[in-house]
Amino acid sequence: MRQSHLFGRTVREIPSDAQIPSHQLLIRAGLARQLSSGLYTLMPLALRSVHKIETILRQEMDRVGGQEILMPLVHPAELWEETGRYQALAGKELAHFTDRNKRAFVLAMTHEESVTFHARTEINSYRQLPIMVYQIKLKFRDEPRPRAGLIRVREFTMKDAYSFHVDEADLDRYYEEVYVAYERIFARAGIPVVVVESDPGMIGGSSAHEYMLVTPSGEDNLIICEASGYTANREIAVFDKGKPDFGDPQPVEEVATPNCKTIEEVANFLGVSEQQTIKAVFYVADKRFIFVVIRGDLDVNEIKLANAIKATEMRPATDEEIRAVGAVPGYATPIGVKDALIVADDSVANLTNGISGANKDGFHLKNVNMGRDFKAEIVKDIALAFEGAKSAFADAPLKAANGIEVGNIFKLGTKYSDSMGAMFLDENGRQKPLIMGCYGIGVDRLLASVIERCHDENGVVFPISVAPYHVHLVPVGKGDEVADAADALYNEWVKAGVEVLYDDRNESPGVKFKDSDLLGIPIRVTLSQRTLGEDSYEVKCRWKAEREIMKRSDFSLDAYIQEAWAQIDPLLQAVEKAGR
RNA sequence: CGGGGCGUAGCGCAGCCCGGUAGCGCAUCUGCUUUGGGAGCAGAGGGUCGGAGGUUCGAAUCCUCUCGCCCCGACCA
Repeated sequence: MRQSHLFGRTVREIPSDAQIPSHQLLIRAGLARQLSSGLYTLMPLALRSVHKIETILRQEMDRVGGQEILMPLVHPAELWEETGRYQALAGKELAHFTDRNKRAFVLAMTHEESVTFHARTEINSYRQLPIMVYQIKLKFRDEPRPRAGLIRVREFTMKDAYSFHVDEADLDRYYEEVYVAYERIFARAGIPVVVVESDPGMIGGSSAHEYMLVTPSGEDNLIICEASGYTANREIAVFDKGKPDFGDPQPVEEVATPNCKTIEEVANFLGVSEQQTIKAVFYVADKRFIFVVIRGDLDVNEIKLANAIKATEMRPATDEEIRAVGAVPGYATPIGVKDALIVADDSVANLTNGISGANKDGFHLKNVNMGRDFKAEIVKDIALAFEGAKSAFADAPLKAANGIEVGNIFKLGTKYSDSMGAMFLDENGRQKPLIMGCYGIGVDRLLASVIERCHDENGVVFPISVAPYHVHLVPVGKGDEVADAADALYNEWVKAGVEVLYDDRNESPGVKFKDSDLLGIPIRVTLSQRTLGEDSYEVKCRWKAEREIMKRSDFSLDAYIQEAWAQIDPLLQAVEKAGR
């Protein structure tokens, strides 16, 4: 490709809208352009990278027995009504419209419904199983808030895969295969990932993992125990809350605590640890009032809470709603409240002689003991893990980190096969629902993540596996001699099938070098009067600081390309070594 | 959806408070010079100041409404 005619130019100034490195570099390097909020055009160089990512995805999916298919973006609404997701999501993330005949359609935000639709007619017998199909396909999600360039957009390409099994055991076995395939995919794309346990969310199912690129600009919070290797999304992360000993249960006692509305104020006023206090938090979930109690030093994890009570919609309660059940905001206790679902974190169940409000302005109760003084309908871990909390799996503090979710895998079980009637006959002739798994990777997000990880102050530093081109040919200085030599070399390389971008622009050396660094193509070969005079090439590997001068007779482009590929070997070896 | 910020030339911005002929840098085009880290000189083109109302002799500037974009939160396979 001759750069003089490349569609998409570099920009010198950091775009004012772009906050994170990948977004800034995507714009500055001319890789992507915004059309509207959450809607981006991939320019020629970025599309080449995307195609390379897609090739890696196809190879790794094929390796675990996947079969590529392609399903429509537009689905009839009835399909999504079968699983209840039309009712739950239409008009929210799920964009919908009617055609000229007033028939309702949606823009698919994922493809569980459509793939299950096909599975129920194509799969009849256990003899066909397991089967995995995948596609690389556009999705549309009407995100409430697109952000961070290509990290969270509304329209995007996703590799989504769906597997079908005779039983849970086979799904478990296959899930492990995909788990490793995913590790290989990210290693081949040149980025290290942390795999975390995660909440299945709206996709549903019993178990899920997310592949995270750890980076400060990530929007997910991760909890990591380095000592045990435990990693989880903060949404579901567990930790050791300890069991502080406050003695045998004593009789409840009311004490005046004027102007003590917060846990900190109460603990200070009474001279006790925050661990001895009981925090009350109020929600309304699916029209039920939820009275949550948790130890005072802990915070509620709303995802865990919503899962514990199987809520589909949840919001904080208003003061009026709180008073309506007989509680007093700031001085609340579950003792004596009516018409509320009481949910207790297990930290409260393990607490003796706790301090709660008295449902009376200016008063608290001492020696509150769950079970004796009030009962909770649900007792579960609903606490939010935090940096420094004790690991549940080692005697070590937890660490927190941010990450970009670049991929996820789910054990769906029978959620979709049950609701949509996707059945097969087992070896005994019994009809059973298909056991399903699903596996997603956002292609454009992965490209952005590679850039987020692989860059320096001068621009992108593409791993060769996803670089738009392998080689950047950059003649500098004036004179027909240099231009002729560069033309000849370019033609020779093109003929040889080398992926080369040729900066044939009549620009000053400074501009060319700056742009070359910005684009981040792994190997730069510079020609100039100087190198011609010495019968040499100057080679600059983007991942190295130093330039090298090679005699033409010693120069081997293949050797440099091999060296570039070797850069991602450590990541691949780490996957092999994990040897799952 | 709540909170905040911003819309002026392709990009980055000033001008707005205090109304009076729309500016700067980069980019683009022409010419000459220059060619190893974002060149110099000379010239040129390019903007209904997001949109619609209103106030005013006069609005980029003041008022009202509206649209869009970004950030924080809610939300998020």
